This record gives sequence, C-alpha cells and structure tokens, in this order.
Amino acid sequence: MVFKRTHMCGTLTGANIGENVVLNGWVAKRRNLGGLVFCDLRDKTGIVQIVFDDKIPKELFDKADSLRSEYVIGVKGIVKERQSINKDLNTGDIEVFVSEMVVYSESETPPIYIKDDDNVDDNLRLKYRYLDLRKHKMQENLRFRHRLAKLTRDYFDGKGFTEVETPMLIKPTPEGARDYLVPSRANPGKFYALPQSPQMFKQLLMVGGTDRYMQITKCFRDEDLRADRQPEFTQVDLEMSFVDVDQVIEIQEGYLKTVFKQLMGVEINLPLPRISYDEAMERYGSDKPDTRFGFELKLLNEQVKNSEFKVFTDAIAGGGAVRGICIAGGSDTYTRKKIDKLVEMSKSYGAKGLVWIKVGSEITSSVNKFFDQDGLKEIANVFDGKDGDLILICSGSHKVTYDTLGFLRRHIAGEMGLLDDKQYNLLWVVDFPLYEKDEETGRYHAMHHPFTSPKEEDVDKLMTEPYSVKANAYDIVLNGVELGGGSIRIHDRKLQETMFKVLGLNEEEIEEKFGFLVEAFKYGAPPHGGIAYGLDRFVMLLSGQDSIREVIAFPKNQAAQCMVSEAPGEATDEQLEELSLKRG
RNA sequence: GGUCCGGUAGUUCAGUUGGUUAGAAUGCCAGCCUGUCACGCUGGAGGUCGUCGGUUCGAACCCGAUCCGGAUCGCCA
Repeated sequence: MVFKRTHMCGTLTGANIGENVVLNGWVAKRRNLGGLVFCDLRDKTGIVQIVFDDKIPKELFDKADSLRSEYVIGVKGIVKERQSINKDLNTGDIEVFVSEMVVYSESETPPIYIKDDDNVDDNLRLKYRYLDLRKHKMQENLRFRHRLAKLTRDYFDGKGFTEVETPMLIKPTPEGARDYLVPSRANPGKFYALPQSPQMFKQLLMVGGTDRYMQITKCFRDEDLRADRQPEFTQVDLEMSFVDVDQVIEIQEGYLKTVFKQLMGVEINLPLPRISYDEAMERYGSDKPDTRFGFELKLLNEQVKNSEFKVFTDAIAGGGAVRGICIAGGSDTYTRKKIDKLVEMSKSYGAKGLVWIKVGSEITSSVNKFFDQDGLKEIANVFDGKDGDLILICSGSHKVTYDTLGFLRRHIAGEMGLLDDKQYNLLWVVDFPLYEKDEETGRYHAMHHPFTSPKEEDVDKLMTEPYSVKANAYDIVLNGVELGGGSIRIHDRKLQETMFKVLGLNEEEIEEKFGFLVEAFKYGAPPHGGIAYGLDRFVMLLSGQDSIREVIAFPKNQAAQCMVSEAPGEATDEQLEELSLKRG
C-alpha cells in the first residue's frame, strides 16, 4: 500500500492550516516526550514536523514510538498551527497531527549523519552516496545542475542550435590526454576509445551542414584526479558555422548573462573584459586570472640587474626574469615563519626561494646585504608600495616566476580573506599562442589542439617563427577558474596540412590520426568555430561548492573508483577470451 | 611518478615524557518524561588504536616497511 501524496513536506505553510494532507518521506528525527511524539519528516523539498499525541489509538502511538531514523513512512493528518514556532524551519509555523501511518521500510542506523553541515569522511560519504544524497544541500545541488542544463538547452535552442549526439565509441588518439580504451569483440585485437571530447565529430557536423550544434555530453580522460577534475565529466559542447571570434563571443556572452540573471539573480555587464594571454601572464602570472583582487605581478629586471645579488643577475643573464608582487598591508600578517611557509610552497612551482621586502620608514628585507635603502626603495616604488606592504620577489625562468607568483597572489588573497564568493568576475582570455614547446620531446605542440586556426596576420610566420604565432583561441574565466574554452578552427585543407607539418607529423601519421577529417575538408568545409564549457565546474562555482564532487551524483574518488559500485572490477576469463585479451 | 597531511568506538575527535582497566562528544540500546525541535534525565552496550615487523620489562605513542584516504606538483592535445 502506498499513500497517494497530496503535498511535499517542505512546501507546507500557514496557508495549509486546517487541510487534511497525505505525506511520504523519511524520518529525519524522532523526539519522544513520553505522552507526545514529534517526528521530523523529510523529502527532497525539506522537513516538516509531524505529531502523535494521546488522542490517537494506542496502537498508532506505539508505532510512532518505534520509529527510528531513516524509516520510510507515509502519514495522513491535519495541518495545524504550532504552539511554539521554529524560526529555523521553513515549515516552522505549522505541524501535521497524524491520524494514520504506514511504515514502508525500516532502516538500520545510518553510518553517516544526514545533515547538511556534517563533517564526515569523504570516502564514507561516497560509499553511502544514496544516504548522502538525502541531504537537502545535495538535492539542491542536483536540482541546480538540472536547471542550468535546461536553461542551456533552451537558450541555445532559441539561437538555432540543434542538439546532436556524437558517438561514445570512437577511434583512439595517442595525442593529448590518455584514452579510456574499450576492446572490440567483433574486431579482435582492436580498441575503441571513449571520447575526450566530441571535437572532430562536431567539426564534421559543420561540414555536414548542421550550422549550429550543441550537446551536453560526457567526456572521458584517464588522467589523475583533482578536487575539480573527474575522469568522466560533462561538457556543454558548441560549434557554429560562418563565424569569427567576435561572433562566438557575442552569443556566449548572451548565454552567460542569461545564466547569471536567471539562476543567480546577478546582472553582469556586457561586453565582458578581454585580456590577451600575454597580458594575463604578465599581470597575473596565470592564463586564468582571478581579478577580484590586486597583487599584480611586476617585472623588476631593470631595478635589480646591476645589483650584487647573484641569484637575480644570474636569472636575468640566463634569459629569465625577476618578478614580484606587492601584498597591500601584508607586513603584519606575514611573519618570518609564515613567509617561510610560502617559500616552502613556492618550491613545488620550481622557485628556489623568495625574497621579501617589508615597506616602512625603514625598509627591511631578506637581501639587506645586497641592497641599500635606495635600492629597496626603487623596487618598492615599482609597486607604489606603502608602509606596511609586503613585497615578495621570485627569480628564475619566466615560467617559474609566473607559476610561483600566480600561485602566491591567489593563495595569499585566500589567506587574507579577500576572495568574495558573491563577486563574479568573468573575463575572456584571448590571443593564446598557437604552439608551445613540448618539454619532453622538444617539439612544437599545439597549445589548444591541432585544428585551432592561427590569427590571419600571423599565418606567414607559421613555418618561420611558430612560437610567435597567435591563435584564434579564447577561454572564459570566472574568478580564476577556466569555465570553458574554444577556438575558430582551420577549415582550409592546405593550412591544416601546414599546421600538421609544424607539429612534426608526417603524411602517414596525419592519415592515421586525422585522415577522416582531412578527407572531409576536401568537400567544402565552412568557416567554423566553437567552445566547450565544463558543466560540473560551472555548477560547482555558481552553487558555491568547493569540490566538483558535490555537484555530481556518483563521483569517483581520487583513485578513479566508484565507491558505491566498487568499479572498476575484474573481468571473467570468459569475457577476456571473447575480447581476445587472453588466450583460451 | 614526487612532496605534504591523515588513519584510535557506528561517526567526529582527544590521548601528556613510552607506564594501571584507551577517553570525550555524538549516535545506538533500555527506562522515565505532554510542546519538543541538537528535547531533557538515568542507566547500558560499543575498540584488531589501518596492517606487518622491530626497539623496550612495557608501545595507540619510538623506528622500519606496507596498505588505505585526502591535498598538491607532474599530467589534463
């Protein structure tokens, strides 16, 4: 028997007083006062208090007394005004006097508390995820995610996009992230890969005349996990024909404005700021800068090049740099001990150490031996340093100074409580380099992917000075997190071949890896470009969660295991034989 | 693959210089209780101190190895 529900628990209000209602839910809490039993009844909408008093049959009262946490019950009763109001509960001014009850399921004592502000081990939560999901916060997160996905589909539908599904079983690509491989039974010894992204297929859809494509789809990358990285994740994937960078950005800005308005009640001003990759690195030491606070990087080569401090002069002589950041009011916060800690953390970014300068009437520093007051003042002046400011300086290769100071400025802002999570700083980072150096092989390497088009004015430099070529690529960044990225693709066959050549691919390799795309481009490819957003990250940021796992129903742990189902598991010998992975 | 942090009751944690029977809170069980809402009061049960080995008269504590979890760097075309 299942009671036919008339209301959800969390939706009852004073307006329902006097109504007979039927509720179904879980027992969140039971308070037995002897002759009176209160229960908190929970469903996904929230909690309502139900009451059993001495006016009901003894049999029903005894049943109420035997209720325990997480029993699943249905109740019929009447909504009454409360004698004592609970301000902390949405339904706190009413309660339901029960006249009839059915216990659908009993429950063992749950291993985790079902409370939003619990503090339980993450792995235990993941193992009992179905209990964890009963938390109001988790249900809200799932609901929020659903609303973002729906709004996304609606918005792009309104702009003429068609959602098209692309294959999940595709050809392995040795480039890029590691593939998840799937053995093919029908083709012994051969493998499919799960897609890292629908990249090539969405480009084929453009060749196929789809004009505007979107898809909310799973992508798979077999790399190590992080708090904001899962091996399977969801991408909002988009591609458009006959567009340039400005047109792609314009339509995305409309989307972002709609999302923030509808889901957050936040008005964002368009157009969004755009900053070049070079400027982002120079000012923030990062290609995904958090612009909610200052502490911008400054180059100090001029100020220190004639000093006696060999660490600095060697770095400059070696083609590197000396850069610093100025922490306004940081002198008091950062004692010697705390600075040592920053130095320790900096080492993982390749910094050998940090130089500190505390600005005041007398400037103190860790390099007093090498700089007199005038020298230190000259450095402080670069930052317009005031009394009480702390300047941190890092030297080494450009990459090391960017990485170290980029990390430090954000870390320190966090420690000093400067990260306002109600502020949403969106910006585009544009003009990425087309190539970067592959540190392992020393070869050129596509920074984005090999289908990204170079900026028109740089095309003739492709073969001569590849590192100076800028790409028609753009990332959308929110508060220091990359929300998404994309590019205008190459649609010209000859240009694509040149691109591959610079990457050091010979014709066989091109044919093996990308042959079908090159082939397709023989038959009329429209100019096209697109973008992809990480949906999980987007939901995480907007809903104010600090881990991507909070917005995924069944996430993997750091070892890429599903704690609920215990995937991955073993395959039987029969399965392996059938797949030609084992000799019978 | 590297670095750092952690593993003690169902859960979250404390555990002093290595020293008697390993504690607290919460949860759980039982009894009492008519306005609670973190209900209250009384009583009770509950432990392979991650695992293995070593040092020692004696190890939760020291040492070594190992397993597990998390953070992070590398990695993520």
